[in-house]
Amino acid sequence: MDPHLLRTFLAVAETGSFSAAAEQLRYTQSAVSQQIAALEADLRTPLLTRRPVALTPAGERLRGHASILLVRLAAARADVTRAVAPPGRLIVALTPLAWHPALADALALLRTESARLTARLRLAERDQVVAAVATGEADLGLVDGFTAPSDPLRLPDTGGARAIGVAESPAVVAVAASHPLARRRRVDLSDLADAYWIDAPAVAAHTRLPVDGLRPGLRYDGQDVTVLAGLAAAGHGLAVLPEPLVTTHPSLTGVPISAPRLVHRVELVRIPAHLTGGEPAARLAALIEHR
Amino acid sequence: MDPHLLRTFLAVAETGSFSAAAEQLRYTQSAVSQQIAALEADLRTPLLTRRPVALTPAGERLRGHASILLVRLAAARADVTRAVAPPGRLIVALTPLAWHPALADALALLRTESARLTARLRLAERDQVVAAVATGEADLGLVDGFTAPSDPLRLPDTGGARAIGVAESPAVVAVAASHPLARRRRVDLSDLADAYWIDAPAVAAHTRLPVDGLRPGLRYDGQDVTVLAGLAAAGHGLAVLPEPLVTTHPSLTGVPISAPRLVHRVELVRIPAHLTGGEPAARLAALIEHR
DNA sequence: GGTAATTACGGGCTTCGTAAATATC
DNA sequence: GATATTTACGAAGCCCGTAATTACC
Repeated sequence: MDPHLLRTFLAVAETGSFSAAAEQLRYTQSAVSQQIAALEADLRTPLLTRRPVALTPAGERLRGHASILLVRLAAARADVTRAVAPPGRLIVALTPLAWHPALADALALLRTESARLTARLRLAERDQVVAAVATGEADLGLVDGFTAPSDPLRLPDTGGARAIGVAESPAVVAVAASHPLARRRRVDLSDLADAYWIDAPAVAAHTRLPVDGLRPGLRYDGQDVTVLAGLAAAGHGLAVLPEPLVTTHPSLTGVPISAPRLVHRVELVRIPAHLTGGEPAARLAALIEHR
Repeated sequence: MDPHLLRTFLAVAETGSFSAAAEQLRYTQSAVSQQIAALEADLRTPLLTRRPVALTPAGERLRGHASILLVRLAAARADVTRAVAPPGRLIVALTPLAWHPALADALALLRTESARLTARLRLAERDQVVAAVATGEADLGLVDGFTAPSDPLRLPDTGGARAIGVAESPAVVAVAASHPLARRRRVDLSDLADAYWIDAPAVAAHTRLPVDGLRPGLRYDGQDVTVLAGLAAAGHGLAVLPEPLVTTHPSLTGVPISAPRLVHRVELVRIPAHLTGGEPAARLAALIEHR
């Protein structure tokens, strides 16, 4: 169970191919084959089927553990070796829906304070945001999700990173203004199990809502919120979105959700203060928290 | 950051000596020295001071990460390789204060159901109980601690294991019947900061109470609850204990705690159902949960 | 000067790459 | 038969042990 082996195992699992994994990791096919064989021998369990390459149940379980382990390993390394970040650097990783104008304001304020600041925003999906902060790739993270009011998001625990809520807004079902549903005063999500939903895993995965069996109609693999809103407005399907976003979109109507009780919540992810990811990060975090 | 290196690093950190660590791990001094050197070179940070051997701040941080990582690694291995446990085996790990007569009853019932059952109880400290369950060394775990009413214990998250509360009882300050405090109707823990406390880390660490600065008077390193109760009864110091335990002890008086709000809570630790640690474990868990 | 960690060095094992073999679609 | 994984084999590197060296109490 060398981390090296886990890494190539994950690469194979992701690419679905030994050769692709080898290329990605700058190994030869042969090396990858040997590494997987070594891992399977060590665990005395087949992890992958060949032709087609797919995960066995044991492989599925290992995949889950391995990705967490590798992130934690990287986080540990970052925590130990973390140097004082260059004062002019500030990298913020965020999920698309975690964006908020207040972030722009805080950044603007920060830049007037210290002229030499090179800030950088990076869009990523949720787990990657948390991982980026834990490993020090990013100084701060902003993640969003839908939960019961004042319930924390269920984030992966990847080592040093801690999350605190910074904003909540009502969650609504976004629907085209012309859609029959638009005239409803409120809806119960479980009544909409038969409707078609827009599946946009990179923006707002309805598969992560605390409701089962919402059927995916259209799938959008991009990260742009505007596109998602546009798709909903064009009647391609329903999506659960934060209310402020829906109201700013002219041809979208937001239908309040009666059950389950749901809010859109944004959380700030950062490493504990004693490992300040640089002065700018601490300052920005303070600005966001006390907004 | 090979797990191998982390393991020997932990051994050195624990023993405070390269040679002792080498002996423990069946290596030579030399090998340990080289491994530590390799780790420090890899991380580009001194982790230990020599003569005396002690952790640097970076080493302290690594120690925290390393112990978690190794347990998670073991848990991952166990999760993947977990075979159907031998049907006659049932190992329960528990902290001393997690013991409850109901556990004996449940075990008795279980043994009448399946005569061939070899049950085994293992006392350990809290983190070790969780680790044992995660790695499959134990099928079930019972841990205890003091928290606010209906707050979960803050257990280390070591992979697959999940905890659910199974019992709560009032927490009281245990004091010798002759002690002046015994006549009080209730006390505020923060008023007792100047009193002497019995520090029994293996049984009920008052250092883990949500109160700061309780001074240790006597330290007891054993695991036996009776000894701790006896020490308190003999006037060697105060201890926070679950009320039922105190009331069964003739020469102890339990003084209710007015603040902070505190209960003694027992949680059952187990791996998710789909990885049943054997039929007996599932049955015992059900018995305990629905007691 | 004695205890304990480090450095030097050699042998054995691991691991990768090249190349040939083999299996599956 | 083409594509993709496995096996064979050799070279390079890694890691541990022995033994000599160095550093600190």
